[in-house]
Amino acid sequence: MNPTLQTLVQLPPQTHPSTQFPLITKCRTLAELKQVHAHMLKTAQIYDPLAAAELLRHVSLSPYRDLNYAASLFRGIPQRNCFSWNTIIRALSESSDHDDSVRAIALFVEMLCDDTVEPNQFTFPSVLKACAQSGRLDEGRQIQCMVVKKSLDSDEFVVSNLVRMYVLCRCMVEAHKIFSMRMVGRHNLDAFKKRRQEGDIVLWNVMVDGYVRTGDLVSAKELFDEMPRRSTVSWNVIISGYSQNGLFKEAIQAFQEMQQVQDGNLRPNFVTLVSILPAISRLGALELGKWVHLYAERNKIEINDVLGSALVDMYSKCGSIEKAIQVFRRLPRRNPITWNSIIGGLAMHGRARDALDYFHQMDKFEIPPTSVTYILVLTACSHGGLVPEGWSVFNRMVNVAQFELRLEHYCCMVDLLCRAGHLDEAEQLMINMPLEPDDVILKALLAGCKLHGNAEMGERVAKRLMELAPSDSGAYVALSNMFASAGDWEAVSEMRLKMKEMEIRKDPGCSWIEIDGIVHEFVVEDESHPRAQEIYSMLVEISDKLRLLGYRPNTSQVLLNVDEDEKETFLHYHSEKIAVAFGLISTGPQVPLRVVKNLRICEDCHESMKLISNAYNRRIVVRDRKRFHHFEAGSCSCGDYW
DNA sequence: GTAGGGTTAG
Repeated sequence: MNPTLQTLVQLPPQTHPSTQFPLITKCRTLAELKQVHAHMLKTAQIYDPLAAAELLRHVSLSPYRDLNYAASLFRGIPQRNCFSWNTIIRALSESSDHDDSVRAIALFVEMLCDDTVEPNQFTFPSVLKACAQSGRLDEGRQIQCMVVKKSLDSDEFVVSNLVRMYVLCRCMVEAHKIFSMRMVGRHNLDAFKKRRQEGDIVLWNVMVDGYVRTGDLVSAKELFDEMPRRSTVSWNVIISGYSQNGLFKEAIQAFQEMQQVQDGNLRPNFVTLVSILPAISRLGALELGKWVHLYAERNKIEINDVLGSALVDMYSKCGSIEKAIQVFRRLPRRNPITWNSIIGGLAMHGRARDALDYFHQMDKFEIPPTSVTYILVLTACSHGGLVPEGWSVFNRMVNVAQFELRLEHYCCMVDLLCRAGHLDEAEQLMINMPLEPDDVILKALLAGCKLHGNAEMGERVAKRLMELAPSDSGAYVALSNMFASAGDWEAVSEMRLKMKEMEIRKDPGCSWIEIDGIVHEFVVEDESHPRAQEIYSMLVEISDKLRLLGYRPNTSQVLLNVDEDEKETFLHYHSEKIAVAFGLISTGPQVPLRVVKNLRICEDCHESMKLISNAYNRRIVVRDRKRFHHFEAGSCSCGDYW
């Protein structure tokens, strides 16, 4: 026995009036608990069911728990009481490991066979949670029968876990049935019911979360609006629901609404921030992102690896890669996802060498790269034109790390080779890979054909893409593009007709810019903005100014059989140009403009942005679908390789 | 004893 423990054993029990087992509660490590375990075996204290249960509770549920040790300890308890059964089942059901959930259910079945104990209101929440996490719907249904037989179907903890079980098994109809049955009695407001209603907030949260999980945000919002009371968790559920289902503006709106609510207890917490940041990132709303960062610091919300990863990602996606690096460096702890965030950020900003450098640093910190890390590093190589480096990463992944290659990895390699002009090698890699090509990889190849003017391969790939994804605009656009460059307008109109017949439309281009914390969105030829008139005069001014600087519109990407003047008009009203024009009239001189676009920037806009940055002496940062372009003094950070 | 979270190929 070590000295610390010696002192513990000698402590007189009366110094710990609050607990019966001072020896156990004083332990601060698993090793100490193990020694107490040994001590209890030696002194036969393990035969005391209460002492044994208390030891089990600490081994299973304390921060230094060890589930395997807990399970074996449980097996060695001579007289297991209901408390120890509940403890071990709860510990296993709280683990994120699927196998632990299955073990929890198996133990519950064993418990049913033990004549000396009966499952109670503390057992069912845990075992239902285990069913939910392992998707055991049949077992869950049987347990529901037991719950009803035991009249535990009025216990709020049991009910919310029952509903959660159905929710996670994607049975919203059954979940709703239980929910509405409980809500029937909700209006009888005696004291007991009132207390129950307060507790029911969890049940409401579970239901809203259920609709969020099935992607039914309309029902989720309806239920959310009907809630008698909302906690921070309720808001978190709806905010992360919007955020994870791509409804970023709605997420931010809900976040801002949350702060309007007059309730001193309702404040954004750690999870709120982690949930809202991806929406901020996607919209590139830097000012709001900075506000969230400051909020965390001022409110003592710990910036750990999880929140840190979200912040690093936010700063990168909002254009401040330097700030992202700064946050990353200051983090007390970094996990593989944190590293992925920074590597992805560097990749987006075209800093391929730095991305590779960070990737190699992971080895030094003994952080194992994940499958996603390889996707990000290969993307970095692809955008930086680093072919040999890309191959080396790819080979390390296969031969050294022995990762299973996913389509995403092949796609990055194909993209890398295509951009660098190795079209045949890229096609061979795709043909020889052990996976079936999908639309994304074909589109990478197609983009390469377009970039390097290989019409023969392009046509072949486009046709295959059409078979694979007949409702995708990509192949049609690419093919008509190729016909257009060849001047074959008949074929072009044929393609357009076909698209019309099949109701295929190109994704509309859309750009947005944040001015004073408000995100302004523009689509092609957008005239809906309140300041549309001023914006359009600005566009004319820009156009005149650029012409004097020698700008000639690049109409090669306009796939319409119209004359050159009309083609130029189309180019003028690309959404990113409108956003920049609006930025120029809404901000003071020298304020950098940050524009986010949903598609990739076109060549003409890219060229125009370079000239605008020069003519108006402005830094312009454009984030397109894939990466950043920092325009300054007439040139772009991507070195025209994108 | 109940609810909520970060990175991902064109």
